Amino acid sequence: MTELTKAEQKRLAREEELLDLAIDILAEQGLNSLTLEKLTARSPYSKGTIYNHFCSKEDCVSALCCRAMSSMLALFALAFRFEGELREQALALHFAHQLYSQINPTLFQVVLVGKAPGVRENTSDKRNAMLDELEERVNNASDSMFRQALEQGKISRPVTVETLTFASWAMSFGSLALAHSAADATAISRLESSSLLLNNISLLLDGMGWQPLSYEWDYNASWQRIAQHFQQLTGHQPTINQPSENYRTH
Amino acid sequence: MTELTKAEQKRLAREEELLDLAIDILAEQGLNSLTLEKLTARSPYSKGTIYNHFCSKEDCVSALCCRAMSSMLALFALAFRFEGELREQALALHFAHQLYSQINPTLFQVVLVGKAPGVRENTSDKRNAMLDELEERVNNASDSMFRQALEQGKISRPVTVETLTFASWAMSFGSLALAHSAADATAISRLESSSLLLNNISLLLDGMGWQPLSYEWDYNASWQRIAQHFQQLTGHQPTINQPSENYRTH
DNA sequence: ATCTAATGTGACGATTCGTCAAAAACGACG
DNA sequence: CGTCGTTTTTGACGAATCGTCACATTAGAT
Repeated sequence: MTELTKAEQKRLAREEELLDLAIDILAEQGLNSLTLEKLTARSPYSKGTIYNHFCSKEDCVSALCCRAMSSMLALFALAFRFEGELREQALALHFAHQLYSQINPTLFQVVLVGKAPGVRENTSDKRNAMLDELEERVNNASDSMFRQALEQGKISRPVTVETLTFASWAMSFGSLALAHSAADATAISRLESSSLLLNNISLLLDGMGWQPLSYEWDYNASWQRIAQHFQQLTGHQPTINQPSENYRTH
Repeated sequence: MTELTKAEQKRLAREEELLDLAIDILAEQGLNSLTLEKLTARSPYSKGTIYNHFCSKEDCVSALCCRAMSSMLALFALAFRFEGELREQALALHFAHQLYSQINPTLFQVVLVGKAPGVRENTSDKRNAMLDELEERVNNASDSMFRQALEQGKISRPVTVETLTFASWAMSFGSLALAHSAADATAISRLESSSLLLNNISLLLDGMGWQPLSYEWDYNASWQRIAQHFQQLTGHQPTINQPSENYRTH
């Protein structure tokens, strides 16, 4: 009884240990160079043991993805504690998304890559199930917010929560993904990055008719207050551009 | 003079030939298994020659990305020929995006992956420049549409074309990316896919205040007409899921 | 026919992958 | 404490892919 649990605990602890090492490699050498070979070398264990935890490199990436999504969910929980209009809370949710992409760009990359084709296919079923569950919890957070807004008659257009959640995450994901890929590319900063997401989400929520509309309320001020809210709770500088870190290829 | 051009032509022709082969591999074995080794084996040339064209696997993927974007631009040009309200033309642009993702899911994947981190870094400067230029042409198409709309006073909110273009592509990219990744995942089709993009874009354009708003106009009917428009011009079934197919450009 | 410059060739060493038979560690029981 | 059976760990291994480089071949000019 306790033995099985103990064995499991040990296993779990080592998995965390390995993921920490993997994150180190990620931060130092970039996602390309993350290799189970290198992870083996850096860990006190040997190849076989590593492969007991991760059936492939992609499985390892998915595990990192799980961790990233868990961290994001923790931030989302903080968003719910922001006091104000419901629509401001929804903004806080997306602020949390952006905040995570800023304070932890490396792991955020992993989440993006996790959505790309070719990762899921090489990931173990168990881990995929875990990912699905985390994704569902993200959806639930979003759903519950839209549901409240609908119940309170804040949303004037006739739509379902599923529609709203999908639109909202598509916008958030797309904005952050393009912003990050653009960050490297040349042709960019046609726009200022700190409030990109706020602008896009505001347009979308206006389109849903979520009161108060953006021209009836100063959501830039809200965004500032949300930033302070998170800063108090996490101690992280909010909208400032983080210096992009080490990012090697070779 | 002509010789250099001839040499260049020959080189270009072979590059197209190689890309065709790469697409075959892609279609048969998926993006993961695309390998310069395999491309070499399938081509009449040898490793060194292949590496004369593509400095790495990622460079090859970027080349495919270029081809995909060119094909998309060709579809975008058709969108401009749709007659109707300006906002319908904008819809047509996004319809083209979705259409491409349906008739050529494999190459569309490549575009998604091309946005993911870790590809650009291993791509030759020349090719990256090419990608940037194509991206700019996409932006220009979008910009010109929004600019017209602003000039004609169709958009009631005070915004810049850059803002609108970014929001619009973020939404389109996010919607299609999530829809495609969701297609594999379990938890999905919470929503019907054929009009996902229409719904999301409609919410967004409403938020911009682009007249006529979605509740003043039957954009589902527009979507249908756009589908017919493209069907006439390309012979492709629109919203139906196409079984991946070969789709050459050369 | 010959020379030169450009291009193509494929062998090579280095990495990474994932597997598997043997070794070690663990744990239950006498 | 010792023995035995089960589980975990090990690291050597072969296959696949990477990107390079010295050499061979070709093509065009004289």
